Amino acid sequence: MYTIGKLSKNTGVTVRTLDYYDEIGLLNPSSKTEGGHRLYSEDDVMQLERVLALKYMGFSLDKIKEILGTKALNWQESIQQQLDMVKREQERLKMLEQALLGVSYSIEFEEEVNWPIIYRVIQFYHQDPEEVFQEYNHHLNMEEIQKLADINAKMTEEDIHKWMEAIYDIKRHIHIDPRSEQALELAQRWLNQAEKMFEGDEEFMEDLWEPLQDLQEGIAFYPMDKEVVGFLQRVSEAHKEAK
Amino acid sequence: MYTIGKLSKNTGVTVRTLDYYDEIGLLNPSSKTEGGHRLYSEDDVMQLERVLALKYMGFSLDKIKEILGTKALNWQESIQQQLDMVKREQERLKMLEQALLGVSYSIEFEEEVNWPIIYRVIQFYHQDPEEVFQEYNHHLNMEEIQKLADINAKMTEEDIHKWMEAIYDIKRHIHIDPRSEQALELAQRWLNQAEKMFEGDEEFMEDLWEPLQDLQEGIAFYPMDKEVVGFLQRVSEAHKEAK
DNA sequence: TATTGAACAACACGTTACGTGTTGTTTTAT
DNA sequence: ATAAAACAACACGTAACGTGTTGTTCAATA
Repeated sequence: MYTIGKLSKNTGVTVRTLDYYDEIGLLNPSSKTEGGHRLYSEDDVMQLERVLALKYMGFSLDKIKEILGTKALNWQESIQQQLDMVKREQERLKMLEQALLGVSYSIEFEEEVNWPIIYRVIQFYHQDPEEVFQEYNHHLNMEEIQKLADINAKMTEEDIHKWMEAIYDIKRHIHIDPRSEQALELAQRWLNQAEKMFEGDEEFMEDLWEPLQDLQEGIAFYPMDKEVVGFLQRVSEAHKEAK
Repeated sequence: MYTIGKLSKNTGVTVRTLDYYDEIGLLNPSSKTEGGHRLYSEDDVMQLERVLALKYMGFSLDKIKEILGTKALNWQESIQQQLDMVKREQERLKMLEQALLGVSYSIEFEEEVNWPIIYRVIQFYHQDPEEVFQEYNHHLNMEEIQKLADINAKMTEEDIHKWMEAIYDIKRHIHIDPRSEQALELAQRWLNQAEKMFEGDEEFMEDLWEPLQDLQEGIAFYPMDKEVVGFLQRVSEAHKEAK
């Protein structure tokens, strides 16, 4: 038999927490002293360990009470629900991470807080992960949209950084002569990163080129916009002529 | 100028929320009617949008107030902090997911809730991701432990499932003749999955074999234990003799 | 202009899983 | 017997609102 203080020390759970579990009926001590002090049995300790395990698994105390209270219960169903929740939460965090990275890089490259861009990034990532690339559904079929989503998901932090760096560099020199060495170099940097992300799937890249030209306020491929697409086209044409 | 109701409809934010933001001084309307009804200007709308953007990024209302309240502020620092938080949370969720999968499969294969195993799984995943494989530091150097952690991180849901299935099958037939066809098959199934997970790095697998024999209550490579290791050794020896 | 319905302000209580602090009582060690 | 430690029971606080109530102001209609 443990007093509440001993139990607390043995398990690392605070007295207040045990107090609370007693209050909500999640873990009632199986006996008491004459003076009213709580005494916990070995069975109580086991019950507490079960509670802690389920708590770690992310269940609410209410749910835990339900799970431990019913005899023949649907463990698998509860666990599947938790798993689904965990997976959704992971997807949300991934989107959030990319949004934060986008904002971080936009500040880094633009050296100021560009609110319109933040709104667009947020708006973009606020959608369901599935819907994000639906804006291309006029130009691409479902399989291609899926491919696009996969590429996006596989982008590492470094990819995002380099991609944005290349595009911001182009934006800074948007009006230079497309036949110049520097213009060619900028376009090359962009192309290299694009090829890396698309794993050299040139056919797919060409399919994407057409919708990119209509790109208005879209934020997929952020921070690319019409201006950048135009620059790349000019450099490409100038390069062909030179040959 | 918008009334609180119009603003609510335009932005999708509930009136109660705007009420609350007014209360905590996060968004005070810039004017009021004679009767005391709140009127929001275009600037107020902008402020609200900023609040919503920062909220989506996961900042607390207190932090948002601080961020929007200071002029020359350390945006990058705040965002980096958020990013760190998001990354930690993602790691935690990943561990949680694996723990849930472990429990799910243990129920599936054992057809009952095995509390001791749940405790061990929880305990195992409760540690810092970095520490998880430190129990092998007597046998492996740091580089190898890192390799082990990488392999673990790369395991898909299917890998985990097959791994556990193979081991539970062995546990169910732990006492069969190691020279039998069935024993060989069981060992083969285990080996195939192990090779897949280790991407055929046989040298590393051999290095691991030694510490595995000491495996007591350890939960890395769960649900493998001494019994299973013993079975695999008996089959291996029987197979060698047969040749 | 009077009326009536909709919108609004201001307030209260509820939510989760406890942390922190208080007062009065019981237990334990001396 | 006494003092210190542990304890029970209670209250209030947390974050970001949801829900519901009462009394007031606005806007549209007769």
